[in-house]
Order: sequence, then C-alpha cells, then structure tokens
Amino acid sequence: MRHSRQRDEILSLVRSGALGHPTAQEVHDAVRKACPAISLGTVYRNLHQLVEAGELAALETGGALHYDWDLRPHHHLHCNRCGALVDLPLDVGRSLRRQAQAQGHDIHAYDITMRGLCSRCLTKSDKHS
Amino acid sequence: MRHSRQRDEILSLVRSGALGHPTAQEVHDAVRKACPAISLGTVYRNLHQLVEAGELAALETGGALHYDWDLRPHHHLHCNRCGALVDLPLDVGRSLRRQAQAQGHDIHAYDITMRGLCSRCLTKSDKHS
DNA sequence: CTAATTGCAAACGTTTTGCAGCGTT
DNA sequence: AACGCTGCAAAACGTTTGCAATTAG
Repeated sequence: MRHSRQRDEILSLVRSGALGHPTAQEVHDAVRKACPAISLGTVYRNLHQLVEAGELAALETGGALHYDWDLRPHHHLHCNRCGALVDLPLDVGRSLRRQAQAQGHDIHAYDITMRGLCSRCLTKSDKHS
Repeated sequence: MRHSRQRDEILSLVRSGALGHPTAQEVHDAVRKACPAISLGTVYRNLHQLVEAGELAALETGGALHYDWDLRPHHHLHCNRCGALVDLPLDVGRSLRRQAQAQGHDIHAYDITMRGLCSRCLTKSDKHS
C-alpha cells in the first residue's frame, strides 16, 4: 500500500472522531475541505482499503455503511428517535464466543447493534416525570 | 391491512422455512411458482409490511436484507466460507438489556450477527486432523 | 520505470416510488 | 363505492468498476 494524500486525510479525519460514525458520503463531504478535488469513488476505495488493512471498522447499519475508528471491542445503539449511533461498551464477547464454539462454529468477528432510545432522548422526554 | 393472495403466499412461503433466510429476490423467484405474475415491487412492499406488522424479522446482513420467520430471540452466524446464514441460539439478551439500561438507554430490539466459519465448513476441512 | 492511485463517469444491485387499474371489503 | 393493493417502469440510493492520466517509490 503506497502513500497518498487522500488516504492520509481520510484516515486522520475519521480517526479524529469529529464525524462520529460517518458514512462514505459524510467522509467525502468533510474531506473536501482539505482535498477539494477528491472524488467519491476514491473515498469509497480508501475506506474499503483501510478496513481491509485493519485501520478502521465498518458498521452495517441502516442502509449505508458507517465507519468507526475505535477498534476496541464495543458495540452500538441506533437510536430510533434521533438516529444517532451511540457507542456502547458491552461485556459479552467472551460469552458469545464460548457459546458459538460450543455449537461447533469458529467466530472471527461480530457486531451487536441494538435499536431503542438513547439516553439523551430519554432524558429530554423526561420533563413530565 | 386487507387480504391479498400475494401477501398470503409470501408469508406462508417464508414461514415454511424452505428458503432459509431469503432475500426479497429469492422470495420473488420462489413465489412466482404460485403467483407467476407477481412483481418484485409487490414482494418488497409486502415483506416490508409483514416486518412492520411483526410477522417477520429482517436481518441487515451483507448487501441485501434477509428475512426470518423465526421471531424468538436467536442470532446468526454469517459464514465466511460458504456464505450461509446459520441460526445461533445465544443466551445473552438479558445481560445485554441490563448493561444497556445501566448506561441510561432503552433497548427495543437487537440482533447479533457474527462472522466466522460455520460448523459444516469446519468439519468438511477436518479431513486432515 | 512501474505499478498503485486518482478523478470521472458509467454501471451495478437493492430498494422505493408514481401511477393507472384491479380486488377486497 | 371506497380504498388498499397490484403490476409496471422509472428512479433513487449506496457502492463498485473501467479507464486514461497522474503520482509515489
């Protein structure tokens, strides 16, 4: 893998966390500020490569793929009200892997995405309680 | 929601389990045998409606949505070798919901899809062991 | 030099939608 | 009769790909 200005910009932008869990489109929109001529195709190609190289993670959530800079085991809540994708540190990995192995499978990776209401939305609608 | 021949055929076909965890395309191909004139758009519309009505579940896995007739809590393994979507009864729901609530969220639903090698592929490649 | 990477545009697979007509109630 | 549902075709959407030109090692 060679160096390229475009890939460097994309990686540092996603890693900065400023975009949360962005889609390719969102990365494209944001990286244009540093790289005005960058094409959407290049963003897709680079995000894919970076995931392949283990630099980023991809989340299959709601239509478009979302990218995550945080590679430590953690999971997500997709809020049904505000649409946010919230990080959720959950301690279940060991148990999941053990149970799947007991059923004869070999787990390489997994992602848990829950749906519901995030704490921000819940506290906002708590005016009445 | 009115009755329609098309929706009845789709629901009973998916419920039969004969298709495993089919995509809309696969349902369309199969339901044509009973309903030769049915259009792909109708299949999409009905699958969406049936999920909305709580008759089927949708799995966001690898490009196309897959549909599942089994509404009981269970999860899936997407095999990296054969591509199968294998049912995986995992006992983690209670723990997940508890942990998410401790973080201030309210979980409505969740799905766990793991990636790895399914037991069938593993035993097949076990000739040497 | 050479091979990876780029921008562009076209193509792809999946899903949604507008519409006129048909079927259920 | 009213309104949901259908088939069809077009379009929307996210993503991938072919290509000639550019650029990094």
